[in-house]
Amino acid sequence: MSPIQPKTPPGVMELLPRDQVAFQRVLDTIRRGYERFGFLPVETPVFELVDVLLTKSGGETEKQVYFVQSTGALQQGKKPELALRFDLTVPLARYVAEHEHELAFPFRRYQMQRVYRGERNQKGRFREFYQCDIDVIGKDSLPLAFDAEIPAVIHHVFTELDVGAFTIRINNRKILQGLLEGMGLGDENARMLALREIDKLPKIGRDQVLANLSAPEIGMADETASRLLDLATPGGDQDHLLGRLRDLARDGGTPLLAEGVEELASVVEGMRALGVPDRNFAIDLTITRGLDYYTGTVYETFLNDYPGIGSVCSGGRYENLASHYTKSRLPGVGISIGVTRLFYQLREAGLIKPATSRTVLVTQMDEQLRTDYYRLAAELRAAGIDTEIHLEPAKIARQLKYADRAGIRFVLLMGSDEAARGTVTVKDLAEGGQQEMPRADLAAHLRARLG
RNA sequence: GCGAACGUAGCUCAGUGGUAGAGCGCUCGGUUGUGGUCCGAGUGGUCGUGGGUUCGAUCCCCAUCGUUCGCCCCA
Repeated sequence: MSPIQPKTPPGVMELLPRDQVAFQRVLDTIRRGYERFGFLPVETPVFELVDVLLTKSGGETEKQVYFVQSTGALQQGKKPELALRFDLTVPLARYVAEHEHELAFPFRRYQMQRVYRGERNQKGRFREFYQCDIDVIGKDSLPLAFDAEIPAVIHHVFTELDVGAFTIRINNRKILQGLLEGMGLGDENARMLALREIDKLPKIGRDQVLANLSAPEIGMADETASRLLDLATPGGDQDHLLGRLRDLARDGGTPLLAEGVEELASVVEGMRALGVPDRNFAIDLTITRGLDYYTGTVYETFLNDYPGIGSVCSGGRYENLASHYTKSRLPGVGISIGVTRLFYQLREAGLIKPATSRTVLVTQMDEQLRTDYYRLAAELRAAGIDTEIHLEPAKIARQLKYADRAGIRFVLLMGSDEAARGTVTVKDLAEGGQQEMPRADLAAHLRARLG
């Protein structure tokens, strides 16, 4: 009887402790950033009632939903009542609608939890992954200033994450919608399809997009499509692009176009005032976001040095978050960081390395001194230093090997020699050196070395 | 849901129609209180599973399962 093959289900990211610590630090950094801007924590259950979760049925997302069913109900052939959430926005809508009268608006919440999608395996795709969301929900209305604040938070967080240069690409859906409208694309569905094609521009290239736009389902004239792509191609001076858009809006543009351009200009102005430098954002009309519920501002963030990772953070403005659950009008704006993908790819790229533990290891060099080791550890813990004792007596080489594997950097050695002198030897496994010092100085020394 | 590639040691992979190899890892050792590095020894696989062709299959054929990559969509 051979044991069952131990293995993780496909599409999950399971980490060894040292990587888990590194991941935890990424989460901590994001959390601190969100809190710095006054967002409040919310957690919701991993599953929701099916009726609540699948409100806008028929979408792509529904095909990827995991249903939750008890065995008893399953045996009775009942339909599942519960399903795992596939994002944090739908649960947020339910949450806000449910607790509407107990919340302070505009409601600023952050939420960092796992979501589930039954995806086909692919690079950088997970079936279970973390999303770190922030959203601001207004009651009846929500000023555009919030659209400017979101990228400011993202700028703060990604700067703190220290993952190299990044660009927050920003757009307003009304602009392309307005342009398409002005170009005679009246059909709502055709406009949706056109937006989706334009979104693919960086990926499949101009020629392919042109071809797709002139295909029968969309039916744009080549020349019109070409003019559109000229505008949409990213790069160049932001203010210049805004100027061109303004001209277009004034010279016979539709009201929707004018509205989009003014909104975008206002958001850009706000972002700059909030301290987002020009090098960290770019107006990019190809950013449209597939999700239909975005109505105005949309964002996608990319790491300049790792374009292959794709968007690591995206979101936008939606006019009415919870229309399925309440009659109240609740507009919002928000963004989501896909940390699982981000972490996984950064680790692959070598930008994130297994973390070194902050724990100090007290070795047992001499079993006679056991109680001294225990007391030493207690002293250090009282002084605020994470301390572990190698409780299992073993040869010192083995104890050091253990520390090395566990990613512990500092090891304390105290044999009969040190004990007699009232000193402790601090060995640095990373640097290789060691230093003997009075026991009284130990805590301060370690604190300094650990940063 | 559609399309493609790949399944050989714990990992990364070589290999041949005649019942298998490397590197890394892992364990132990290189005596007194020093990990990683270095040196030495050891440990390793019904060649994914089932069937077919063959005197004989890890290799050829079919199926199946699994993994990975792309499309759709998305963090």
